[in-house]
Amino acid sequence: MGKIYFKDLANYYNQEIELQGFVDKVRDLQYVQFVILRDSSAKVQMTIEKNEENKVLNEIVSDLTKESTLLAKGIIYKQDKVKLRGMEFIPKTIEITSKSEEELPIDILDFNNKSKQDLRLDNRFLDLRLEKNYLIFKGQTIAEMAMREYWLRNDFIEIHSPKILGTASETGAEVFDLEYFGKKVYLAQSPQFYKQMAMGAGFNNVFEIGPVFRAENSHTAYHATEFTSVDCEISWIKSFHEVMDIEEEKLIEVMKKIKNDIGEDYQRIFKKEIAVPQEKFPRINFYDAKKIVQDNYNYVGKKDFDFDRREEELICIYAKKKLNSEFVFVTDYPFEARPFYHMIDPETKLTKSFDLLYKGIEITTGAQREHRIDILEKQALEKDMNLESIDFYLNFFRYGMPPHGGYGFGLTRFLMRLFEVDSIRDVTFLYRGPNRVMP
RNA sequence: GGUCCGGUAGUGUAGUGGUUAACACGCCAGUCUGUCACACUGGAGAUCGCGGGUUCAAGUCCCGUCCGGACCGCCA
Repeated sequence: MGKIYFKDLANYYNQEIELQGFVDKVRDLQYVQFVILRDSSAKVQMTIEKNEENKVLNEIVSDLTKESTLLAKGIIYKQDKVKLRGMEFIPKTIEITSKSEEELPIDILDFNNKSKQDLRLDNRFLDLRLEKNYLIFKGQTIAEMAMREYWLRNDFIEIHSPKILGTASETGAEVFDLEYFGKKVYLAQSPQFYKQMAMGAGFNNVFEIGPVFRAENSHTAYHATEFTSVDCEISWIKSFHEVMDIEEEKLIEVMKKIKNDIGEDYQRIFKKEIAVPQEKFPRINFYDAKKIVQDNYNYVGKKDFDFDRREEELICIYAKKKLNSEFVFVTDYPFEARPFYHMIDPETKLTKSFDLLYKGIEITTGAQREHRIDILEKQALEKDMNLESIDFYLNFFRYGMPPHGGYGFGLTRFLMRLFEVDSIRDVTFLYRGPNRVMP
């Protein structure tokens, strides 16, 4: 690609080059003009002296508006008196490739009067020009790449399951329905049934990174009606602890890769360190976790079979303080709180399941799946399900199905906690929620 | 879905019944010897979300409505 990224400019000192970027700032003084240019990688100062020779350039710069785009040809010099990276670009020609309107709908400088979230989302194309937002999506790219690398190395197959479904995929969440040639169909709330089908197909191990849709009228900072789910499913397991082993191993790798690739930028922009987990994540079973919260924080959750938000936060505070981990697995949930396909331990009567909590929020639900059709049917009936409507799914189990387990991982929730931003909206390219379907 | 809170120049806020609605940032113009969150001087810019009501008088009080946020529930 021909474009020279601003981060690489030091490689071109004293050479004649072509720059393209956004106008970040214009400082038009009496005898000299400074234009700060910006691309996704860095900023650089362009300097034009005001004189007869530069008359054309001076007029172009006088007329420049912030956030316009331009193409300039000239020479990049090392220049110690410039605080911005100790370099400056002296143009010979400037071409305004797109002129921005004078006043922006949001405060893109974001210096001390941050625009409201709703307005920023309305103008997301401008909001995303902020350096920190670019870094978030760079982090997302690295996270996905690191996961794919891990899976590829460990014999996983990538699948793309359908998002238009003839029946709801039953994770317990609500589904959207839509009109489909006169019939009612549903948007996938999870690839759950289909990644299990891949187990029945003998694919051994599969993963999918893709959109899921939840018709939950949830007004919180950590819910969306459409988000990116990372799913995987593993055959031939003997225990759901193997599923946790794999998630843990993969996540440590992801964190290392993120720290390695964007750790410096992260620290400069967010003023924090990325903490790479050094050892295994603590695993606490459900009832022990309940007791820990009661004993240590004198808090009793409102629900017997699940955690409320406060309990999730307190468990994470405990794990961080006492167990030195930002990640914590909670295991062995009661069947009441779990979908029908989670396997039940005949001794404890609890499910062979887990959640992964990260900095106070649930980012994963996983389990060993019930692969024996008679028990699966019995459990579905216990959850008041209509067996006919899931017959296509039950069919997967009728002709040989390996013991298997897997998990679903909320990519956006993970990113939200990784960057410690206030809202899932900040880590979603274009957020979709109960009250937002535009732009 | 429930509870609470908010909506005032382009942006963020102040304004708790009484002149011409204030401040900061941004914008425009001018001044300024190299700025770097440039500085200085001046200027434009608001039917105070919308509709109704109370009052001599409403940005301010009341009712309705629309939009948004936080927390809870549901979940990743």
